[in-house]
Amino acid sequence: MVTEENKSIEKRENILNVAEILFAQQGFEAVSIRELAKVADINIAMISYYFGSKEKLYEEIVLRKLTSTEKMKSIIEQHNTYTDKLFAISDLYADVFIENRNFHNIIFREMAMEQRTMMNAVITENLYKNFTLLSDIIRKGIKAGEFKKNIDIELVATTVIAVNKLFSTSPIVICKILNVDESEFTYGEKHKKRLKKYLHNLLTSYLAIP
Amino acid sequence: MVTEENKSIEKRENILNVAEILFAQQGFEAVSIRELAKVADINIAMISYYFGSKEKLYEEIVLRKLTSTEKMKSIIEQHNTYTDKLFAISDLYADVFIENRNFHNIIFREMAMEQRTMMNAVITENLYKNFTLLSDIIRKGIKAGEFKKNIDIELVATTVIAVNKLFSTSPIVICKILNVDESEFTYGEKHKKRLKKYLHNLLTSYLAIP
DNA sequence: CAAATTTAATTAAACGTTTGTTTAATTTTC
DNA sequence: GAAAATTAAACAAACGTTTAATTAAATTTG
Repeated sequence: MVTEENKSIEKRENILNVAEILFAQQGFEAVSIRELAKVADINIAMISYYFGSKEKLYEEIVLRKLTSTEKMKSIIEQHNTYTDKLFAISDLYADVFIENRNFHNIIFREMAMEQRTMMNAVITENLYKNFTLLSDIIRKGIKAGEFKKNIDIELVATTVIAVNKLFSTSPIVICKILNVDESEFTYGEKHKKRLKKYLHNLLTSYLAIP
Repeated sequence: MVTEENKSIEKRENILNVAEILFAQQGFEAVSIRELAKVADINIAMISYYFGSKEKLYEEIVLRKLTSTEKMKSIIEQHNTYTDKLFAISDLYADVFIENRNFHNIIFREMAMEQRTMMNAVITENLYKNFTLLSDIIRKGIKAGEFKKNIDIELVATTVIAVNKLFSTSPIVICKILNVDESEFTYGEKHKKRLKKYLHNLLTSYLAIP
């Protein structure tokens, strides 16, 4: 059922979605209000009307999709061994990064900025929390005797994020590397499976006790 | 000896260096000619005078520092085993990324852009060539019986680049992760060594035959 | 229920700034 | 004194935002 109220919300939502794609493709400053309005098929004044300003629109895009630690925690609890917990989180990263790759393009671009902003702080904090969950699993896995002792916990966690990130947010170069046609490569299940499987193997060989 | 001719070249060089830092920190569009001129302590007209346009200045910044495959090739030849070759290239990535992290911030931001530009094509081609050298080493290492057989060559190569990249171009979040004070963390030898050593271990456990 | 009224949504036009670039005059260098 | 380097000022175009007028929707009233 589509009520009249929902229509307005849908229009707002549509602006957010279009803006997310454009910001991801070109960067925040490169996208003008006029271009955004054209693509979203709305009047330029509607952005100020709905969001207040271009800056606030950007903030809303970022804040609405930050992966909640709660979701990660519940996934962690669903598995017994630390290996399974680690695999599940690694898989989640692949899924979330690929599914929302436009969004994560924005996030990692923001992360690379060296000038600190309010938004930057929020993003850093969020990523750090997610990272902590990851490194905690590894730390506990060591204590439980499931993983080797002399491993670099922080950098393994970094690796999981780094590989998933590069894979999902640099499609052009990844296509060349995997020798896949770019038009065909829509990050389908096939390549996602390959990525997940590889990370499982990589983590196992580095962490698992032979 | 500083001749008068060198003075002019130095001024040009200075503009390139300042622009590289600003573009890396804020993105191309976010940096105005006026801000750049202020930081570089020159008149705004000098950018057009020296480079023609802001766009051409950007192109020159990108093109002047792309890691040449020749340099990589010579390093590869200096080592005997494929393990050593691989380690040397992995180390080179760490050195180059960290040393020119402003530059590589620009590069990876450009890579994440989905709209193809001339610059984008040049960058992709360059990164692909470097990647090929890396995957060739692994492929030959397998043939030579130095590495395991059932490994994902393309994704190992991707991992080396991804980890080095994230480590060097996201200082704020990496500092938090490594629990290092940000003011102290200038990517000194200590952290570079840790990164290199970790990647050696990671690659060894995934590739080497036990 | 329909008319009147209020509220919300949408528009075109204009706002003052800022953008990258150019011009024309001036200073410096050779 | 010719050539190169540097400057302040001006340029049109594009920027994000605001305004005031108009249409659409919702609510109140008789």
